[in-house]
Amino acid sequence: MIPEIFLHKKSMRKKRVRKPITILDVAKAAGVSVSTVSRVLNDKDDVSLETYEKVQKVIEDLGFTSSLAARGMRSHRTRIIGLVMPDVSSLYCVEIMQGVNRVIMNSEYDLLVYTNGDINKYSTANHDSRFVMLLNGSIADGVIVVTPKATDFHTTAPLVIIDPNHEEPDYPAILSTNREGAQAAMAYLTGLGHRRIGHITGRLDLWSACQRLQGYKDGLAAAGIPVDDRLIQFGDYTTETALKCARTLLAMEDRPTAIFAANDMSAFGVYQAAEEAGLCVPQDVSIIGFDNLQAAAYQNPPLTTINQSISEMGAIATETILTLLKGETPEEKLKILPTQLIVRDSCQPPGAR
Amino acid sequence: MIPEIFLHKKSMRKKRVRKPITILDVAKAAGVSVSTVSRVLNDKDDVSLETYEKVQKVIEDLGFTSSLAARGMRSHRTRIIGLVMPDVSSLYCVEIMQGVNRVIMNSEYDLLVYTNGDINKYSTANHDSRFVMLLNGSIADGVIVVTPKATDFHTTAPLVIIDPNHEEPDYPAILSTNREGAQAAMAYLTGLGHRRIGHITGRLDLWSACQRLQGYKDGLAAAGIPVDDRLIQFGDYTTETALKCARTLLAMEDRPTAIFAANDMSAFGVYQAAEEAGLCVPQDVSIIGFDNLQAAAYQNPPLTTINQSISEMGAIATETILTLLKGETPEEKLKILPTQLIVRDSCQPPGAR
DNA sequence: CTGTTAGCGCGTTCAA
DNA sequence: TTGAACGCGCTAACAG
Repeated sequence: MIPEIFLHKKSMRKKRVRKPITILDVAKAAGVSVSTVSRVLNDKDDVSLETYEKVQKVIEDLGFTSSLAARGMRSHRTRIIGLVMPDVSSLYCVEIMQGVNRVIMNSEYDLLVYTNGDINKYSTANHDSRFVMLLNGSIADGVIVVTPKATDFHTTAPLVIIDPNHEEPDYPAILSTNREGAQAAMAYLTGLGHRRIGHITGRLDLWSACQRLQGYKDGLAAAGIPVDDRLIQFGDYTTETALKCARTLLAMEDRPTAIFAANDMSAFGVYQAAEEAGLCVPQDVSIIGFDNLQAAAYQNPPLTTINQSISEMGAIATETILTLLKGETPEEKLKILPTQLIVRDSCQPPGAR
Repeated sequence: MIPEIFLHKKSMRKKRVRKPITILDVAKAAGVSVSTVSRVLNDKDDVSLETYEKVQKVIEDLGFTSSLAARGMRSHRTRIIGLVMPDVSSLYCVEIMQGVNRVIMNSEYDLLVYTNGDINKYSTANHDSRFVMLLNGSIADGVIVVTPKATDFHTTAPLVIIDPNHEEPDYPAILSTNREGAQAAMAYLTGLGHRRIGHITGRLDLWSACQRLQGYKDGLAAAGIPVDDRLIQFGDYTTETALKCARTLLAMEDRPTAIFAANDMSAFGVYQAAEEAGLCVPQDVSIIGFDNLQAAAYQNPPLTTINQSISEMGAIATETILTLLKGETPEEKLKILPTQLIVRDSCQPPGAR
C-alpha cells in the first residue's frame, strides 16, 4: 500500500513511520491475547475492569483503530451506510447527499459516498459492478442508490433506490410525480398563453426524463397544441449540453416563446444561451425548470420551477434503510412524493413587456 | 424518434440473489480452482483463453463481484482514494469534492467520500479515529483530509491535507494565502473609505480562520484604524451562526458600514440579516466574503469576495496523492495558492447612494 | 497453464 | 474471566 521508497525516506527523517498496527500488536503490548483485545473493542461485558482499562490505554497509546475491512468481513456489520451517486458535479446529487447526511448524523451509522464520477459514462455495467463491491465486500450494511440505470442488483444487503429506472422497482424506492410535475409546468406556460414551447429533455435512458417528456406532450395535448419535433431537443440533465440545445432552439426563425427544461441544471444553460443571444428573460423567452434546486432561487431572474423535495428524498431513503436494518418492513415499498409549481420571475405571457 | 434502448419495460427481471456469492461459488460452477478465478479477475496473462472465457461467463451469469474488503485486506491495494470531509452541507466542501472528482475520473482510482457529518461536532477524537478506519482497514490506498483539526495521523497510507491546521504540517498540504487575502479584502474596504468595518470570524479552532482574523486586524492597522472588539463577532463558517452575528452587528447604534465575513457562507448570513433589518446592500452596508463559491456570483447583489480556487485545491491534492501512490515525491511539500480580490456589486463607499 | 497452501486482521466459537 | 483455534473471501506464494 505504501511505496517502499516513501517509507524509507520518512523513516530516515522522523520516526513517524507506523507500520500498520494490528490487534496483535495491541495484545502483545498489553500482555493479553487478541481475543481479549477484541472483547474490549466490542465492549463485551465479560472483561474485568482492570484488564479493560489496561487494554484501553494501550489502544490509546498506540493509536490503534481496528480495520474496517477485516471487521466487516468477519462480523458482516460495519455501521456504515453507502450512498452511490452517478455524479457529484450535479447539484441534484449534492442535495440528496445533504438530505441523507442529515438523517445519518442522528443515527449510529456513518456515511460513505461512492461515485463513479462521470455522468457521461453511459456504460452502466462498470458502474454497477463497482458499487456492488461496497456491499458484497461487506463494507456497507445498507445502500442507497441514486438514479441507477440498472433495475436489478446482486446484493444481500438492504437497498433503497432514489428515482428508480423502472415503474415497479424490485426494491424500496423513492420517487416524485415526474409526469404530473411536467404537466403542471406545461399547464402554467399554456395558461400564460404560450403556444410555441420548447423542451430540453433529460437523460432519456432514465425513466424520470421520459416521464417529464411525456408530461410535456400531455401538456401540449391538453392545450390542443400539436407536437413539433423540432422544439424537442435531447439533453442529458447537464448545463453544458442544455446550453447547446438552447442555442439551437433560440436560433430558430420561429423560436419558442418559452422553454421547459427537464431540470434546473438544464434551465441554467438556457439562461446562458439567452444571454448569448441577447434575449431577455422573461420578456423574450420564458424559462421553467424542474427540481427546485437551492440555486434556482438565486438565478437572475429567479427561476420558476417544479419543486421536488430533493433533500427530503434523501432523508426518506435513509430512514427506509434504517428501518430495513432494524429488520422491520417499511410502511410503503414505493414512496411517491408530490411535485409542486414554484412561481418565481422567469416566466410571463408571450409578447408582454 | 426515441431509440429502443430508452424504452423502459419490466420485461427481463432476474431473480434476486440472496446468498452472498463468493469466489468459491464461481470456481465450483466453472469447474476450476479459486486461484484460477482470481487470476481471471485480476487479468493475469497466464490463463488460457478458453479457461478465461469460461470463467468470465460464469462470473457474468452469477453476477459475481469480488469483495473489496477481502481483496484490500489481502493485497493491500484497493484502487480507492478516500476523501475525508468535515461537513457536506458546506459548499466549500462540495467544491473541493468536485475538484477531487475531476482528477479521479481520469485516473484508475475510484473515490470514496467519508464524512462524519456534523461540523458542530467539535470533538475531533471521534472523527479522527473513525476516518483512520478508511486506511488502516486498507479500504483506501491514499487519503485526502479537508480542514482537519488534528495535525498528526496514525496511518501508513499516503496522506494529503487541504487547509492544514498547522503552519508546517507533517504531510503534503495545500493551502491558500489566507492572511494576505484578508488583507486584500480590508484594503479594498478601507480604500472605499470605510472606517467602521465589522468582522465575522470563522471557526477559530482552525488556522485559516485565525489567519483571516489576523488579516482583518492587519488591514485596520494599515489604515490607522484602532480595533474595536465589539465589531468582531465569533462565527463558525456557517450561514446560520453568521446570521446571528450579523444581527448583532447591524443592531448596534453605531453599526459598521461594511462587514468582512470570514467566508462566503457567512456572508450569505449577512445578506439575510441586512434584509431582516430593512437595510440595502451595498447602500446601507457593504459586504465582502472569502472563498468565491460559485454561489457567490448568484447572490443579489453579486458578492464581492476573495477568490481561492477551491476546486483547484481539490484537484491539486488529488494529483499529489496520485504522485505519492506512484512512489514519487511531489515537487513541493507545501503548495500555497494565491488569493485574489473579485469585485462584484456588494460594496461601495460608505454613505453613497 | 493450473491447483494447493498459507495467511491478511479480525470476531467468535470453544476450552481452560 | 481469558486464550487458542478457526474461518470470513481473497491474493500470492509455490508446486505440479
